[in-house]
Amino acid sequence: MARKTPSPHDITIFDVAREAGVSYATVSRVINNKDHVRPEKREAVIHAMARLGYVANQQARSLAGGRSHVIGLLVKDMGHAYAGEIVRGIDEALATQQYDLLLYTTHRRAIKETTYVSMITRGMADGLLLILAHHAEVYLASLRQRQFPYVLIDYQGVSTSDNAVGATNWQGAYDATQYLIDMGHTRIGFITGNIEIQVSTDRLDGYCAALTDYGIMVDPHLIYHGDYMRTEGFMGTQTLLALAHPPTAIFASNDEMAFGVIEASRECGLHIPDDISVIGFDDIPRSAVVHPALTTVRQPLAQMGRESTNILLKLIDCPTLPVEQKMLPTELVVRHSCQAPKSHQ
Amino acid sequence: MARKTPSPHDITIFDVAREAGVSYATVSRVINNKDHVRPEKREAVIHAMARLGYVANQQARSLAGGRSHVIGLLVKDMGHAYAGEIVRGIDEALATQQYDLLLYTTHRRAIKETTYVSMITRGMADGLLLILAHHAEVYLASLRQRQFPYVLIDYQGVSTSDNAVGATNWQGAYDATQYLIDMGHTRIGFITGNIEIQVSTDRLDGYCAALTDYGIMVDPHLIYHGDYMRTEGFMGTQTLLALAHPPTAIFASNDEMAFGVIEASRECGLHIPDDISVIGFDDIPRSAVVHPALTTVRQPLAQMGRESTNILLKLIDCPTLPVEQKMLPTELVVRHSCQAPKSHQ
DNA sequence: TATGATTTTGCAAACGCTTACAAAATAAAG
DNA sequence: CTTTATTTTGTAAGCGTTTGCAAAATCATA
Repeated sequence: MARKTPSPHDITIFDVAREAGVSYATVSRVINNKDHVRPEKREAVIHAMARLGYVANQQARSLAGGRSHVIGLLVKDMGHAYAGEIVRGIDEALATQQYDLLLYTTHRRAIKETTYVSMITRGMADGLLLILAHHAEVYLASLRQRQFPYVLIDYQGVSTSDNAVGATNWQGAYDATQYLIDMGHTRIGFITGNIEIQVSTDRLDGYCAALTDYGIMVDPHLIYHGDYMRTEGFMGTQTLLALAHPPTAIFASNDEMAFGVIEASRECGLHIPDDISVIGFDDIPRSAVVHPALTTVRQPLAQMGRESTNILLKLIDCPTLPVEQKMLPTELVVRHSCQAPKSHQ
Repeated sequence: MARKTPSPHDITIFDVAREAGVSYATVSRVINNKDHVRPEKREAVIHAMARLGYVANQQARSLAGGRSHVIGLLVKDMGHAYAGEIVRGIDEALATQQYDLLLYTTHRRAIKETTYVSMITRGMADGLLLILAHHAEVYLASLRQRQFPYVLIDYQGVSTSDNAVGATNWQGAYDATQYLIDMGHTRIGFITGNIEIQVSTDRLDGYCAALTDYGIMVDPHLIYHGDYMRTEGFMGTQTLLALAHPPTAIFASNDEMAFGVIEASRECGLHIPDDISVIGFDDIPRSAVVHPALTTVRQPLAQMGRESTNILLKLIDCPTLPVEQKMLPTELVVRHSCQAPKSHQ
């Protein structure tokens, strides 16, 4: 086990202290912006640090009870643009602070989440961000009990005591559905996401609510249960189009499935949007460039990352802050995949 | 500065030692898989750890001279799919090992890279992955001198002493150009990337080589200097199409610029691929779904992430391993954006 | 100027681990 | 059954910080 090569660059607070002519404790106080340091000494220390190019050893700091200046991010995987967008926002928010990001992807490793949480709460990170945490109750309980700062992203936790940010999924779905209804559609197919996830049911509910508000019966045959994967969008569309009385529009719970919808429609010889309207959810970058460009509900993913990070940072500074649950507004992005049904033209 | 809440879960090697009836040094030896531990004691320790739910404190480990079990990733930003894809591969490779990923995005913070490197080499991470490091010579020298394990991704460093993985950019560009020539194109426009970056010149060279091999003069007018941004693809195309003798095909150094090429061509009233052929580089996910689907040179980004990680992990175990420079093969992905020039039909 | 109150400083003890080094236990050899 | 070589174990000394506590210095007050 090769010991770290010592190097002239490995200067500690002791070196700084000697250089500045003070005790190492004083250096520590300066580093941590504590009171009770005479201004001129503070100055001297700051200069000494600069002169020597001192860089604090985070490991030692956090071991000694200070901050690690790292925040952890727990995410299922980095496979989709979804997480990437959120990370971008997180990174932006972190940019201004002296914080680094430790990425944990949960899909890997069969170790119990408890182990994760243990590692994280034991000094690896000062706070935790969880994206779309699934079956998180186990460790959330532990986090709560330890008063460890964390923020949930896109997950309306079981408890109202969780800090969380998400998007107005219900409203977004409502708006999209309303948009189609306003165009004249009455038979609107809906492809759900994985219904174990709260956001999925929110979207479904928004869809149903809009129909009901406009006096349109919710027809269970028009609802297909998908899982956010493209294939399910494809299969769902085939199922819906095979109906005796097929829909004139299909609303997919995310863009990825909407692409599947487009594919399947084409295979059936249907032209979009002339023969059938398609609408998605998320507004991932690709949606703007497919042909036809996809009308969709934009989730402010990067902003969600930013907001959650800001909440977390505040929380780290003051863990007893009141719980904050922020729902960011979605926005209907109208492109070229929808138009009035033929019966209406 | 709130001290971390002590918790019954904070068990140390001392607790394990007591439980197992051995000394704490023995526990440490078991944890680190060292020799000189009697099998039955090893067993006892392992059981004690399991019983108590012991989780090592990484900070303390690395402070004491051991491993941090973290690898650092230095990347300009997470804005584009490019980095995301690579991260996916890294994550996959890390999945099997007990390693975590610490993400540093360099675009933020105006601190000198040296500070970064200091932090990283001083225990934050056991190794470093650098994606497309720009002007990295400063800190690479320091890393080398400290014998700190690192691997460059997509950067053929100044030195042959750098471990690196990349793609066969030259060959990829050669293949794409050859493909166009074989179709009958002789006037092929080329839009370069940021030529400060090695991969950009490699691609340019591959393009030139193919032309030369087929007895086609390299016409400087057909080469436009871009920067990998969509806008430059657009502008470059306008410039190229305004030529007295415009190209019948345009090869953009990445897909993003190829999208710009498509846009500009359309604005000029040209139809793709009938009037002009377009080819890109990268094969980002979106390329498969634009209309027309983009013919492009695929870079195995995720694989590059995987390979670099594997090299790094080997290096961490044995820093004196011989330098490894791995170029992964690119692959021409033929879709629908190219066809023979009209003169050839 | 002396006294007490207050601010500033420094020492020392953690934090949880790794690892020389020495001591103890065991095995091998005579 | 010694004696020596070898393996196993434990003790102690860090690693670079933070921070409680007491000592020292400064300030305010009488």
